[in-house]
Amino acid sequence: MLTNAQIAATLEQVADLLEFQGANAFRVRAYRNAARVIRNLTHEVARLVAEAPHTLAEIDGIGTAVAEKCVTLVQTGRLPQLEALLDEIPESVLTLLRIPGVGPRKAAVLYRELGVATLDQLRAACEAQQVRALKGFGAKTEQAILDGLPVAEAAGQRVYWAEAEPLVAQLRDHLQACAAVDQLEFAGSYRRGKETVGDLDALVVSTAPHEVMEHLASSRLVAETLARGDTKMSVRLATGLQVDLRVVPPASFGAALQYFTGSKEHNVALRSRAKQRGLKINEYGVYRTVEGAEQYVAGATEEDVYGCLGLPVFPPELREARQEFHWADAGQLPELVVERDVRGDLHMHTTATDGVDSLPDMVAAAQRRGWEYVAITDHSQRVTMARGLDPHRLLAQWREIDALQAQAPAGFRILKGIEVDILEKGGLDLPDDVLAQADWVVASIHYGQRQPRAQITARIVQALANPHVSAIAHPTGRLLLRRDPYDVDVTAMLQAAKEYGKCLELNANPMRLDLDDVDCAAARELGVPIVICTDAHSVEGLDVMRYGVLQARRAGLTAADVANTRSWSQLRQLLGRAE
DNA sequence: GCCGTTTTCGGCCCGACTGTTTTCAGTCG
Repeated sequence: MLTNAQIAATLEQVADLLEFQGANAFRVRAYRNAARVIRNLTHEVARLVAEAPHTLAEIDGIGTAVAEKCVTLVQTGRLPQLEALLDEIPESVLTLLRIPGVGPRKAAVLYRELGVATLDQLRAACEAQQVRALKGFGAKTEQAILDGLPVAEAAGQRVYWAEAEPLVAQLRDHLQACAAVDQLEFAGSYRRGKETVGDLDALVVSTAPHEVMEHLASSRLVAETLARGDTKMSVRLATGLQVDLRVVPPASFGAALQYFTGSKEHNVALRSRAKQRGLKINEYGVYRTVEGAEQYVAGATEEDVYGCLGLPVFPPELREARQEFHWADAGQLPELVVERDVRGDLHMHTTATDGVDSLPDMVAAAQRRGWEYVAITDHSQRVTMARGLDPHRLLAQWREIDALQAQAPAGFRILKGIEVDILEKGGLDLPDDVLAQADWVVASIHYGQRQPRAQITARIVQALANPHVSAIAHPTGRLLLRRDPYDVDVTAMLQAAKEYGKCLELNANPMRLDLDDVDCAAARELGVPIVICTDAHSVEGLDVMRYGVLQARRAGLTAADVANTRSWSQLRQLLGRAE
């Protein structure tokens, strides 16, 4: 069964190839738009195809044509249109698009005129000086392509949000030391809190743009300047990350911040709305045309810009053209969860298994953070690499917890927990009579991750059915930028969690952030509580809670949607158990 | 290819920068 992500990727590929062919740009956009809509859906297209195929075209952004293609794709696993396109254009030409400055038009000329279909062939063509002879190309373009080849080869290089964070802090310090900088904000996907970041967008208010640009270029972090104009500059950091700087006047700061925060799709939707109301929005402000002349209406703050359209300032995390405009229209913009709402952490490790800090140290660190409770959840015996706990060692740890609890300040609770493995053949790694004595049980998969969908889904659903299990940890097993999720049927998992009254984890580790934002939104819709947990293996590991909260915000979660914003006794009640 | 409180046809967000151009196309965000 095809997942929404797979269907979306197929439509994206069709869009790429159509664009390469020089197809109508709006047709290409329609495919990309449909891909985005499907990727963000909180229910599965494959299920709709099976149960109510005629409702597909009712989804905003999906018309009869794409709906039909989805049906074909889901039912046959193939898309004839895509196969026809791939007959005409080798898939490898799409790698040419990764070169900065090479888009579909130039790539098409390279392929058509020189037969270039791979990066290696392109390098050879450039070195033979064949590229500069092409119409629309020249010596500079040829050199730019040669310079850009390493970028393309290392392509798609995004960094974890958590990696971008210290770079932003350093750049912020550096830029704020410049006297010409009046206001500064980092926009883009960083401000939206996306789990990975492809570049950084710095926005500055200044009356002396060139001074600001000189100052940025002087940073130790900057390796090279890629482009520089009067208001805009691009540099590449030594780490490889690109930084785009825009300098704007004060009256435009809000409009520019709104614009450069994006997402692109959110902006397209916003500008369409503006247009419907006779307004125009660009990065300088909101304008109304009066008797042929453009009049500035607003732009100094984001409040002003959104306010012109009767809209609230959307939290940046929601600006993905998903539900935010519908929520705003209905006056139901969720009040997103914040880190101080979180009252405890329910997944962490100690030196008993693969943690590096002791049980007392982890507990003390949690207390210092102001949390009211923690669950100690070391690995179970199956995870031999981590010296997982057998019943004997686990019970010994729980006695240690009892002793610690006796000395703990009033109101602080140390929960006896375990991260119990879901075994390859199904079933849990510890007997029920042991699990029954735990306060909190997270079940997770570490082995048999490559099993087929039905098998791995059945394992998880079975774990959720176990009365002693409280939550599933890192429910899809993905590692950002490194490993795809395993082939679990997320909808079935959510429904099982709903049926058995269990929680699903949003693992806050910045390399996991699992469940992802779309699946967390689906959990919210279904009323399945999310627990945001650090999965800390050290005292410092507890710091990642904020990344999990950021991801929850992207999903539109409120404090009420997150179970560990409750007190422990309230959380127990939520799970239907008496204290 | 999608969509409809001007529309079932004719629109579809908008501007900066670069390089190759004699006035603009392509790319990018």
